[in-house]
Amino acid sequence: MDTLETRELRYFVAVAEELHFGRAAERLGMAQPPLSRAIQQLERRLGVLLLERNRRGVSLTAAGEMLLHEGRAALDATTAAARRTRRAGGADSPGGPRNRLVLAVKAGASHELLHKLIDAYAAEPDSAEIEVLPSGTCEQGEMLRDGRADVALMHKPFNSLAGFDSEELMTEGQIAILPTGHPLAAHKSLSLADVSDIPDLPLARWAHDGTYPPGPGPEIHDQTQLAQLIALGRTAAVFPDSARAWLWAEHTAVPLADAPPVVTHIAWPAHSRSLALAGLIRTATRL
Amino acid sequence: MDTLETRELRYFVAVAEELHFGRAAERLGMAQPPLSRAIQQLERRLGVLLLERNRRGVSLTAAGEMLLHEGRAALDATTAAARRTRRAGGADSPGGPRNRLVLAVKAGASHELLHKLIDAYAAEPDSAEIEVLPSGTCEQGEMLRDGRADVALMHKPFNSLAGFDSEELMTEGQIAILPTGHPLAAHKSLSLADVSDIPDLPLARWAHDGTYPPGPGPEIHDQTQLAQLIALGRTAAVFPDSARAWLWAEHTAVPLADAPPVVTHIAWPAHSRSLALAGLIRTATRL
DNA sequence: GCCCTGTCATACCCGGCGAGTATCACGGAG
DNA sequence: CTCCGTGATACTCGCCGGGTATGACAGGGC
Repeated sequence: MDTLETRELRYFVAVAEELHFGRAAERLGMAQPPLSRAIQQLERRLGVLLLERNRRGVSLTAAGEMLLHEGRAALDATTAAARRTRRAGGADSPGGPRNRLVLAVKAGASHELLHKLIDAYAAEPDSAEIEVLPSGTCEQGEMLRDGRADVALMHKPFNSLAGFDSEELMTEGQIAILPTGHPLAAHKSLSLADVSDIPDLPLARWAHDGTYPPGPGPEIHDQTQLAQLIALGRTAAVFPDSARAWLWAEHTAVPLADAPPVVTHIAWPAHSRSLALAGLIRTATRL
Repeated sequence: MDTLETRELRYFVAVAEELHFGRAAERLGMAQPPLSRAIQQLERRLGVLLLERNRRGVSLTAAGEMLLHEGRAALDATTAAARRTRRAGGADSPGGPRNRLVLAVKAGASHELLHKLIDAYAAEPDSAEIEVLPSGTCEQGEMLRDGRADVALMHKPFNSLAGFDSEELMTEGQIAILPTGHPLAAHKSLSLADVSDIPDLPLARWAHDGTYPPGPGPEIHDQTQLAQLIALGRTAAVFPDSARAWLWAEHTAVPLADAPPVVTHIAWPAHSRSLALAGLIRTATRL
């Protein structure tokens, strides 16, 4: 009567994302008619129009937009419950039901802090096993929400901490990484404006949720690729200070005076109530 | 295969809370055997033991504790999705699908700030209709989580802001409310220790989630009751400054020098993306 | 020792509903 | 006017969620 089933939410989210019953049904691995019926039933039960059926496709009503947002959150919470329960029961750990924490870290972020944290925590009594899960550029938040991770290292202002509890761990400046020998590389300090608009050295572009921001620079997927392109004098990049750790001889780092500082936080879902997590956070804040 | 249904979560949460299949089944309005089977199925699908079936009742395993916490969160998110969608579609508003915000306020909290906020917001262009929802002593958080409310006025350190976005609105001190004529009422200032242990004037006790904290003071349910008991010289109470607004002649307020300040925040679910909400927050921070 | 009680699990049956196939209604492009 | 492509409807079928009856088992009173 008033309780949504996750099946219904899955169906609706698929339709709302595809805006097309046929494609949504295909994605869900089912036929189109039962999907249509299910959505109609959902609309009847909620007493609300979710989709505007025009000729040539469908569009979301205001209520539909709301259910898309809230439904995604609910689905995330549900899969998170399943994942964390499996993990707590040791269903996926070969060495028995050992206590385990999954830590999401941006792939290619500073290893120094991470090493210190893991070593210090391992030295604690009763410490859990830590699995480090490399994450895409900005998806640590998703991973915490859908239960793939229990805790994450996040970097303000790139990651949003909204909805999580967090503790500040470290603040650092940002640098421009230029090809050694480039005229600008001789400077002691630069501004963002200096490097954002170099005609012969357009800034590289990373994929943000599957799509690239517009601009003249090359599209890159990983750090090695980027390092190579910089070394070849084809591009430049802006990184936090700690990126100095992986620079090559062909790279030169120049501090950016006016770039916003990058603050590394340790973050976790606000409702977490795990002893192992509490221990890790305690260790982290003492570093 | 790996997607929990809301029904399963409801069932498990009921059993985990009752720790008794029969009572849980009764609460769910069903017979006990199908409930037993559903839980077994759930355990098989997760590949994890959730309950320890001892003689004489059941107890939770570590995985069971995890699923209880996470499952409650997921259920809250699901019912929140349903409630907010209905509201966005105008299913419950008689005057058509008008844009509406539900604001949770602790019953009996300062009306002054609330009035200013509502008036200022109503004067904004394109403002939504605001429904003020009085909440129990500390349940604003629950209301935001399960969708009964969209936004709340919360009071640190009484409410936990964990998991919400918030903006600070006001800070005030705390006062002791004593019967006029009581010896302590003559003081210009008191400390917490002074009022927490008066032999003839034990502090009143409010219900916290259905149960009362231990102590000698009277158990009270609402503010009128409390006001009466203070006026009769039977008890005393500690409140934020703004409580002065409802004092009687028989009450005397004395500032508490060492009581922690009370900070009023406006708080909302971190993932909210509503224009009406954004407008209300903007108005609130400008007060 | 006995039986009674309270607990959760098992056996078996039934009905509803979720899902499939076939088809319709309708609008746009040619 | 016909042919697509869209979502909606009609009808059937089989699974599974739920009910009742009963079993297995451990404690407690006598």
